Amino acid sequence: MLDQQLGGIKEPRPDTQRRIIKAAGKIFADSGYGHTTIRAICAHAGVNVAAVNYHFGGKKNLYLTVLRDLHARALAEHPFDLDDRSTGSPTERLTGFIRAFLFRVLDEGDGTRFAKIMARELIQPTDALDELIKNIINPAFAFLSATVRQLLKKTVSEEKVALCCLSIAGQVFYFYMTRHVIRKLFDRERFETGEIEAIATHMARFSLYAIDRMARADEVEIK
Amino acid sequence: MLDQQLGGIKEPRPDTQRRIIKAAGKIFADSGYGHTTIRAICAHAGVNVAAVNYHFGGKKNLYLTVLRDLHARALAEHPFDLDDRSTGSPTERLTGFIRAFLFRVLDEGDGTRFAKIMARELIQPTDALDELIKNIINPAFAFLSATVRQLLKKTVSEEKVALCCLSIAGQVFYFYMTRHVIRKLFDRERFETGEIEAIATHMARFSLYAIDRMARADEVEIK
Amino acid sequence: MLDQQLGGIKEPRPDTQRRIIKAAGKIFADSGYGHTTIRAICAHAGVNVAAVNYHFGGKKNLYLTVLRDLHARALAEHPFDLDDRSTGSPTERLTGFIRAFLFRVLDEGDGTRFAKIMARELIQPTDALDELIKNIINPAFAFLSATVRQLLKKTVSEEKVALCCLSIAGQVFYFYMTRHVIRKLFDRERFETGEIEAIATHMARFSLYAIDRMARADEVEIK
Amino acid sequence: MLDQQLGGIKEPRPDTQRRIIKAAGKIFADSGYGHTTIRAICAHAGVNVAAVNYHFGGKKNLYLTVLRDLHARALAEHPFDLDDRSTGSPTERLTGFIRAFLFRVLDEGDGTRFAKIMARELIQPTDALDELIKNIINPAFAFLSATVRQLLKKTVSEEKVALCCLSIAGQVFYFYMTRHVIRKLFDRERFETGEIEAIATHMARFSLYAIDRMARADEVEIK
DNA sequence: TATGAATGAGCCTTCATTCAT
DNA sequence: AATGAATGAAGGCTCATTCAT
Repeated sequence: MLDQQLGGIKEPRPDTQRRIIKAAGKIFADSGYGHTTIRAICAHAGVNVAAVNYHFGGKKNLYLTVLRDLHARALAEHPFDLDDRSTGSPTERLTGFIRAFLFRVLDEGDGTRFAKIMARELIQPTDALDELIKNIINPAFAFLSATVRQLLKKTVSEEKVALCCLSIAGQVFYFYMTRHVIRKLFDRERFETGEIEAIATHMARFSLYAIDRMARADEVEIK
Repeated sequence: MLDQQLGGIKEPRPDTQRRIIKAAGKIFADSGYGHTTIRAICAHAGVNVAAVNYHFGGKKNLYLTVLRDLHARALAEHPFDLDDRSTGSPTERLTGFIRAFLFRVLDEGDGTRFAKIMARELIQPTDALDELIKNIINPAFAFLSATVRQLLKKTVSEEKVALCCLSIAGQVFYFYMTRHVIRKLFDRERFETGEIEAIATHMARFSLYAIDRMARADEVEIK
Repeated sequence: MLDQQLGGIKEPRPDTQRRIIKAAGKIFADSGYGHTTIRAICAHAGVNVAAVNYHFGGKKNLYLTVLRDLHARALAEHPFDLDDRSTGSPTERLTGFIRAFLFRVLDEGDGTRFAKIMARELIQPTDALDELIKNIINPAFAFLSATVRQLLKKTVSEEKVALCCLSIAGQVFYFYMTRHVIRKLFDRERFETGEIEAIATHMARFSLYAIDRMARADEVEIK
Repeated sequence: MLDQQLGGIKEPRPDTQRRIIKAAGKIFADSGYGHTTIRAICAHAGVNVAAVNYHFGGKKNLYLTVLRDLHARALAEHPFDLDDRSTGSPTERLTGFIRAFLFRVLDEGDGTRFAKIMARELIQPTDALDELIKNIINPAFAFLSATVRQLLKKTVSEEKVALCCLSIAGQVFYFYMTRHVIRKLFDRERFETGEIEAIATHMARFSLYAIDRMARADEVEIK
């Protein structure tokens, strides 16, 4: 029942498949595709090495399955509807987007695993990147883009909007990507919910201030 | 014999080490530490497989050597004095910092290679990370931190300053990290000097606007 | 239920065994025992992987079953009664033998499959060889032997007769065995019925000429 | 020195390569390409499993190397100059050809191994077949063809000559291919030199008789 | 100083077979 | 009667490292 809600997952009927997917999610996230060995996954899942090939037809296929699974779980953990671009003010939508994104990424859980894999795909793409761009990055970028455009209030070039989106996304994603370093810089092991909330607030504020001022500055330019 | 012809110059070897370092720099940057094979490096450098172990005592040591080498070259290509915190206004210094960083990272050259390796270290640290933090990240963060504090004009919490620094660094570094995806999103093969300049200007503006407004907002808060 | 609809007919199963035997015949012939996988057979037959072990008790047993089946079919396709050593003249019997053999082997059909497997058994015997020798090779050799002896007309050593038999069988079987190469040498994809007829005629003529002359030469020798 | 005379062999300087080639020759001949494992070869040669890939770049390459090596040795063991089509009478040349071929194939030694592999290639070609056809089969066929044409004395169709060649080659090769069966039929473990000599004589006689009679028969036909 | 040779460990995948249903 | 799931063994190949020269 639950599984079907997640979509894209191949009927994990018994529990071998589920166990493999779970173990694989952890190890792929920690080590990346190339450094992950089927043996490690199977050992972790307590199944035979051959099970991965039997159930998923190979390492690459398992990777794709895991990616879809983790994404579905990340969405479920911290829901945020990218398709709804009408609820609330643009400001609220941008703030909500940053919050949801940050929580998915920093809160311990499947979201973190998905983020780890995403980060790797960004700097060293595998065959899975195209699917990720199509299903995940493009929708998110479209939402962000539309929201930013509303905030800038008037017609500005696509490029300007895009740069603002990158400035926003950069803050959020960078924070996740560099978590190892940030932990060392701030001597912190993990972030509490309250802290994540504070960070999200900062980023939203930082971005909104910049965009607001930018909107007014451009207005002057035009005059 | 050959050595004598060259006079008293040091490193009389047929630059085997240099060739290895160069080849390794390219391949480590492109493939990451784990996916780089000693064989690939040696083949590229035209030396024997055993040469790496002989000259550098192993793969890991070679990696560290390469990292230091690339960093030195990156600094030389786009100099920016992190120690000088007095020249020009804080605004100029922040703008200059972003420009230098962005050029080091996007301009084709040794800087790019260094950035590629840095990006990987951030996401999946190796033993080299501690050295990188100490020699590279900390000084940069200190410079950025001081500058931001000046821009905020008054006493704000360490944390608030740090978050602003991360918001700035995030924009720059994220732009580099996601270059594969950005290329796909914007259908662009590489960035021209003019474009990098424009991007740097945007990021500086975005950040300065945000900080400026933030400074004034906090002022109000205090009141 | 279904079984009852079919009345009292035997083998009420949905011909699973038959389908496996058929698929196995094709694949064993094309790939040989060792290179044939149970999976390939079952996929081809549209049954479960476990079906072979269930119905035939293992790969080897299936192979033997297939061999017997193909032999029976080969006999049915191009009947030639090895037991009847009296019909027609020795010349006619030899010619008929060569024709039947050649057609079984070159004409597309179950005979070809049987021949393919035979050829492999000759070169690399499996446990099935003994059965093949007893049921197939010995009778054929006996027939050929008796015919050749008649053609040589007088008492010659067993060995001389045997060598002649091998000279005859060699021509026919070699033609089949090397079909891949012969196709390349003559740039031919397959042989038409007329061509096979011509080849059979040549071989019969070649052999009969040799034996006839041999008979007369030996006669002289004796004198 | 000796190695160079054999040609085609990659400097087996130390003796690891030589040992591998020797072991591989035996095992490839006994088991065929597909059923031979690198591990078995290396165990037999007393070297590490990785040695084959190091020295020969993979199983397939080793196979080709072994094939060339065995061929060179087979030629050296029982020399017969296929290029010299003028020495002696056609009858002598045909007889010599059959003898050389038969001895290479039946006499225990590298020739037998080469023949075993050849036989397999004929019934189940690998990528090596094309090379074998070009370097071995074509020259032999050309020699045989020219000789037979001389024996037939007048202009006959290419096809007729070819069929005679096949009738000859078939006798010889078939005798080798079916050695396992022949041993069982004649209850013989191996053939002594004298016996091989006798068999060669029979085959030459059988063939020469047939061709001679064929020549005269065709003469009549023409009239 | 520098290298070709050699190695042991490990990886992904395939296969025939067995087991629980 | 029949099957999906699971497994241990094995196969070809790659890699970082070591060794003898």
